[in-house]
Order: sequence, then structure tokens, then C-alpha cells
Amino acid sequence: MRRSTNFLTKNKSVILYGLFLAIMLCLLKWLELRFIVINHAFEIYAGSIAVIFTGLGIWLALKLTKPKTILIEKEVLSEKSETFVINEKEIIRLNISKRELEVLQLMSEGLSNQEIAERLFVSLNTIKTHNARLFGKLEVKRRTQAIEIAKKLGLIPQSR
Amino acid sequence: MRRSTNFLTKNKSVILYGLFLAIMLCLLKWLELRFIVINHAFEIYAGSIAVIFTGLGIWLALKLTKPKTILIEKEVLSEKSETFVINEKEIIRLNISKRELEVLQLMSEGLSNQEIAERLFVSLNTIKTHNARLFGKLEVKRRTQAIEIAKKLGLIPQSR
DNA sequence: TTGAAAATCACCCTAAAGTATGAAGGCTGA
DNA sequence: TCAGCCTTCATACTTTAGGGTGATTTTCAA
Repeated sequence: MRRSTNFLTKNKSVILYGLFLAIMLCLLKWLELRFIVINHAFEIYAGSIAVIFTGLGIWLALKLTKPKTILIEKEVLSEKSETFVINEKEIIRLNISKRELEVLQLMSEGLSNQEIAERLFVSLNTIKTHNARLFGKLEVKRRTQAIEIAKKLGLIPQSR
Repeated sequence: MRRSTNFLTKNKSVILYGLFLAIMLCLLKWLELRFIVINHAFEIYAGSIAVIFTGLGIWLALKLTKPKTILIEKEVLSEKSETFVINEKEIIRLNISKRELEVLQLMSEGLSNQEIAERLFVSLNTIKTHNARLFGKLEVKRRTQAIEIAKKLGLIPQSR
């Protein structure tokens, strides 16, 4: 009996459908009585039934077939080491200018201040000034520390 | 055929409903025969149409509703970036000694020669000697270049 | 247009890094 | 045992890096 109760409580739509069916049949009966005298009414009646019950079938199928979407989770290896993106937030946070970043980049490539100056077409003193500001912002004392921290923070790309 | 089997096994309630419907119709028929004296051929015909077209509707709905599959790609960090392995072959090829590698490591961490000397309990001059040999073996002129190349060759770990 | 930030450069000085050379002690395999 | 390498240290010197200060020009947004 528990199975039946379970069925009745859980499939409300089915019961409702049953009632609907009963009402529908009564209605059809009434219609039949109304138009049975008219000979041509039979085709219309049959057609109506066909259409209505086709619709009902579709509705039922859609209602009862709940899981229409299937989720598939796929694990993908991400090569973070390949796609390097500079950490712009850190650059902004540390208030590092474009030129300073440029100097930092060349510095990390192992260039001397003189070489950086030549590369950027400025004087050695200019590079020294940039360095001083850079070290201040990065809170370091040496260029090697600056490079280390800059790579850790993602300000400049790793050596690969 | 697999689809049909699937349908039969998974949508038990639909089948039950079908049976319920049949029983209902029989009951109605019986009631009709009992209390109404009319030609019952038409009712059977209408019921048949109803059942057939309900089935047709269900079939149509199931046929047209293809199960949507949503693919979720889940990113997983690759092991490569986590586990660093030193390139021993390169170390042997370049004939770099243990002590030199040690100095190189500390150098890459941004320590000054003086700091490295203190860390290793040796004199500043000793570190300078190690550096000179290191630069010769790595074919570089500055510590920053040494660090750059050493990281590229995998002699020392990356900054992360 | 004007003010702040960025970029440029100079000078002076100190600190650190790098070069060259020589030398001594320890470890190891032939 | 002994040659060869590693490690250590020293001295002297040159080069590069870094600190501090001040100044000018450029750029850019309010």
C-alpha cells in the first residue's frame, strides 16, 4: 500500500491528467450528443481528439523526461608555464612606470647599466636614477634582488 | 532499439500511466454499457485514437528533444610547473662544482658577495674566486647574466 | 592651462662587483 | 705517492653599481 500512496502523492500530474481525461470525456460526450445528428461532425471530432491527445503526449513526455541536459566535466591540463601574463595589478600597486619596467626587464636579461643606457638611447645617469626609484619601490638594495622579486611578482617574465 | 529500451526502463511511471489509462477506459466502457444504451463502436474508436495519438505525441517529443550535453572544462595545474628538477647533465657538462653551484644559488636569491661569504662561513675573497670561475664556465661577465643563464639551463630553480 | 608625475641628465661620493695573480691545504683516483 | 681538482684565502687594481642631491624638460590629465 505504501507503493500506491507514494505513487499518488508523487505523481500529481498523472492524477490531474486522469481527472482532466474524465472531464474531457464528459465534454466530448456532450459534444457528441449535441452534434451526433449532424453527419459531418464525426470527422471533426476524431481530428480534435487526435490533435488534443498528440499535444497531451508531447506534454507528458516533456514533463516526465526531466534531465534534458547532461553535464560532462572534463579535466584539462593547463600549461601555466607557457602562457605568461604580466601582473598589471602589482605594477599599478607598486606604482612602477613604463620606463622603469623597461629598465627592469633589460636588467633581468643581464645587461649592465651602460648597456641598458645604450639600448634605450639615454645616459648612464638616467638609468641609475631609474634603478634608484625601482629599488625604492620594490624595497630592495640590489639589482639581483630586484630581479628576484620582480619575477616572483610576475612583473617580468621568467627565464625559459 | 537502445533508445526504446532506455525509455521503458527509465520511465516506469509512463507505462503505469498507460495501464491506468487502459483500465480507466475499460471502466468507463463498462459504466457506459451498464447505464447508457447506445452503439459503443464510436467510443472504442475515439479511445483508440486518443491512445494512439498520445503515444505518437510522446514518441515525437522524445525524438525531437535531443539531450543537450554541456561540456565543462576544468583547469588543472600541470605537475611540471610545480616540481622542479635540476639539470644535472648540464652541471656535469659545464664542470660546475658543488660549492660553485651553492654560490650560484645564493647569488640568484639576490644576496651580495659579502652575504654569501657570511652564509657559507668563508671570506669575501673566496666568494669572488668562485664567482670568477663560475662566470668563466658559464661564459658570462656579470652575476645577473649568470643567474639568467643558470635558470634557463635549469641549474637552479625558478623564482616562484 | 596648469600642476603633478614621469623622464631626463649631471656631479660627487661610497660600496660592491669583478679581474688578475699567487699560494696553501685537502681530497681522490691512478 | 703524486698529479689534478676543489676549496680556501690574500693582495692589488679596475669597473660597475648604488646613494644623494639638484635641476630641466616632457607628458598627461584635471
